[in-house]
Amino acid sequence: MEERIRKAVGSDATIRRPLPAFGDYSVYGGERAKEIAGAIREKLGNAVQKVEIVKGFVNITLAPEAVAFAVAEADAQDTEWGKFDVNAGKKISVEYGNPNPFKEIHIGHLMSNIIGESVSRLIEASGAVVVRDTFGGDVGPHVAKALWALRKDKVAEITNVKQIGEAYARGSNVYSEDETAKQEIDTLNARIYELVAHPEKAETEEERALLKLWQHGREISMEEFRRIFAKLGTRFDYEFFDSDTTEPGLRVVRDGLAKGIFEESDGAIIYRGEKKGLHTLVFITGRGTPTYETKDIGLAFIKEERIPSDEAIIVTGAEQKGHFAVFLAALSEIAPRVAEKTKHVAHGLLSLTSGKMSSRLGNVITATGLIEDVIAKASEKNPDPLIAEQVAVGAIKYMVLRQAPGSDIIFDAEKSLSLEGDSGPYLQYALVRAKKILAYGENGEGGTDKPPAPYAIERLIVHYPEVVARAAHSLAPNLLVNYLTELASAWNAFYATEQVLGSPEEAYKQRVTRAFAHTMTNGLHLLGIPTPSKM
RNA sequence: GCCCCGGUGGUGAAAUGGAUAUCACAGCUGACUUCGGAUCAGCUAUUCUGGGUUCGAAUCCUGGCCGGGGCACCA
Repeated sequence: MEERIRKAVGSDATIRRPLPAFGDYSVYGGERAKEIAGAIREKLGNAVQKVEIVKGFVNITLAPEAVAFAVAEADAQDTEWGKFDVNAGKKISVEYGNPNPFKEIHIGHLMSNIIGESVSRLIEASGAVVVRDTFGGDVGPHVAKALWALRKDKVAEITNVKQIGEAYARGSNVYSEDETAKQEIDTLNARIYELVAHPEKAETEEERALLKLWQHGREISMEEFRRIFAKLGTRFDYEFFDSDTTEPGLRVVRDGLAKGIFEESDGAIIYRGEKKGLHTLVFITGRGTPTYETKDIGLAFIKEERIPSDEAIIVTGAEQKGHFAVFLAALSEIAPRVAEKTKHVAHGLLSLTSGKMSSRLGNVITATGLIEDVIAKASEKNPDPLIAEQVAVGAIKYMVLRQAPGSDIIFDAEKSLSLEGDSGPYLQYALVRAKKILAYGENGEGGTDKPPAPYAIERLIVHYPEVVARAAHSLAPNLLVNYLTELASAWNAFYATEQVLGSPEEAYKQRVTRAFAHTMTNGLHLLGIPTPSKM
């Protein structure tokens, strides 16, 4: 519908959804208002009931038949409702989640996962094939810190992630406090890089034990991550690790050094971001180990080979903006086309009321801990554990997705546990009520009358495809969240004032109910929010 | 110091340069208890600040104040 109006007025016009009192669509025409109104009347014909000019605005009210037509489409198209095809034939990779083995997964990773998953689904709705991947740091200082502490404790067999998290916290503390320990950890770090890259070089019993501890630790971490991803509805097509990327990364950067892209400075290999208005970053340390920058270069090459794509999106926290700016600047000198198609989507920082999250300070709410807390809360009303989990996941995801991806979230544990009001469960509950009506089927005694005018909920359903298109285009799930909240509210108002079953307009209202149910189901799916069968 | 974000009711947010700034939470008032009450209806703002651009600014430009993040061997 919006498309038809756009064609009538010309592509540069901004078409808005005004306050309900002004109609279904509005275009600001200014001096040209009369002309625009004329074009709309002519091109849309009897699809419009009223075209009015108020203070330069052209307000359009759709004819009841046009509203009914869109509702019928929502009803008939079912799961296809709201899909479109601007990206048909494209392959787009989306990297997100990115928790690091040997560290506990915390709520920051939850944010990346929730936003990344929704962005992936929005892109899929635009017709593209999405390949999901996640990138974890399985080598590097954090690993050395954890393994150093585990070895001090003579741990031969890692049994759970908590053990790893605690070891990391301890290793991290001594690193900044104890000079001897710091040196031991640095040495261990370099050895881990070496052994992981060349396992055949593990000659002594001790080295083989270290390698085994590393492998086992990584696996334990990944198992935990996969469990959480599954709860959140994500399954990655590819899991990449730092250890995969160090070798190609180092090769490419050393090659770039020879070409003058990188420079040597104090024994390190650096990129002078200043030549592009950025800052200098170290790519290879004085000890010869690669930094995050070099690993990302390596990863870009690996992805290029394994997931050739038209576009590559990377979702991470906003604190990495600087890193990505420099990394992409360097990459654009090495592989311009790859840099060109790579897009960094930064999400806001998640902070506690007590300050920034840090896995080093130990004041972490782990992802698992948070999910369990919310499940416990949801269980009060939902004895069925599956449903309690669906409600909890919906509550958490809503909290993250309702905000623009770039903005920060101050995480108030107390408030996030509330399942009422402007929340995921509110949307889920509205859908449950609609489905309940539909479950009664066509057994009513009701009639086939039509109401005098379309219901408010119907006028809202008409806009769904436009909202999805805009959310997908701007990679902004929050636009969809806003819309669905409004939709649920309109549905609840409809539900409170209109009897469906047994009413004179039963058939009509049942179709509205199905159209709402399809719209809400599809919308929640795009957000990655589960749809419980009952609550 | 330099570079990025951000500042909207008591709180958390929304608003592709357009109308009367939209929601929710908390608070107060009321409804109904039906196809499931996790419901509905009603009541509450110098959009941090000074200047500018514009027919029109929460939005764009600029100065200031406040907060967060980043800035060479972490990720």
